Amino acid sequence: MSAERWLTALQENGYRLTESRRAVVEIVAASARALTPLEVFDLARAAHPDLGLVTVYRTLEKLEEMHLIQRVHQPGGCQAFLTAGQGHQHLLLCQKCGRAVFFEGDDLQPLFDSIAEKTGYAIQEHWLQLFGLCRACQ
Amino acid sequence: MSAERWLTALQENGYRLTESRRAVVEIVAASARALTPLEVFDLARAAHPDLGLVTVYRTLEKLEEMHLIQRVHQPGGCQAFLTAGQGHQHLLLCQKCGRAVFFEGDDLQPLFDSIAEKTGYAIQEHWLQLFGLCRACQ
DNA sequence: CTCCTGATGAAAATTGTTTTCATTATAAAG
DNA sequence: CTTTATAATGAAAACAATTTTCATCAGGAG
Repeated sequence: MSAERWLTALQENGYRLTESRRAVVEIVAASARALTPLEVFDLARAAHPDLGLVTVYRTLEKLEEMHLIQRVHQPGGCQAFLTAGQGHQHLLLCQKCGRAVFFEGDDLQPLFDSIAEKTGYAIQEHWLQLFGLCRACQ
Repeated sequence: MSAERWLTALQENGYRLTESRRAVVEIVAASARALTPLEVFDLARAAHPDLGLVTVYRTLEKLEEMHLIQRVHQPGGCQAFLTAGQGHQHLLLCQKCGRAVFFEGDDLQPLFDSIAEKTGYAIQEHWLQLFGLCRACQ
């Protein structure tokens, strides 16, 4: 459970530890799939009913700044957030339940070198994301 | 110039060929970088001043349905559209000017197989996108 | 406990996109 | 070259998602 670690990190960055933030952090940290701000809002209100949607946005913004969560791009939309991977990792998402798994794949450099040569671009960054069905959903 | 080809394709799909559509199609087909609906609107109005933004949205929607253009995901947002690649291709974008280039990279199967084995997911699809600086922007 | 100030939630404002609808213009038929 | 049916248009309204404003509240340093 990374919720406590995130809350500590927020405090260490000079932010206050409030009930609202705790409710948001606990939902996002515990989720195995990416959640939209509205989903976080709905889920977190179970623990803290007078949470405002604005606070969800503000908390997600801070967590993203601190690289504790990251935005996930999907065919259906790009507003959802997920616990961030450690260092440079790639994402694998279940198309049915959304369950996310990170993986490493650093044998890609030769491909990038060849693309750089062919195109003349100086390659700086890459995004690799896989979609499939998790074991439970197959 | 793919504009004429797209217009023909629209007609063949039973759509009418109008001044508004022509203006939109000519801008998008001629662009080397992804454009947002608003950018298309501004650029296309040079040729057809009483173009409506709604028509831009509607035309982009049809072009996307016909796989002539595709949505491009970028750190700054995911609303921009670009001439679609042929078959399964990957994108390389210039971080400065946005110029886009497609490339193939089908040596990825072994990586996917190994990920599938490690994670238990049945992999169905992948997105690979590179960012860098084009020759002119370096 | 007190006080300062960051954080909050409600409401308003803003932005991006979609829907509605009366009018216009394309393209097929005569 | 008309006539005509209807797809397409643009303006305005509706809608949805996100951000800003602001008066009030609560965390935590002292």
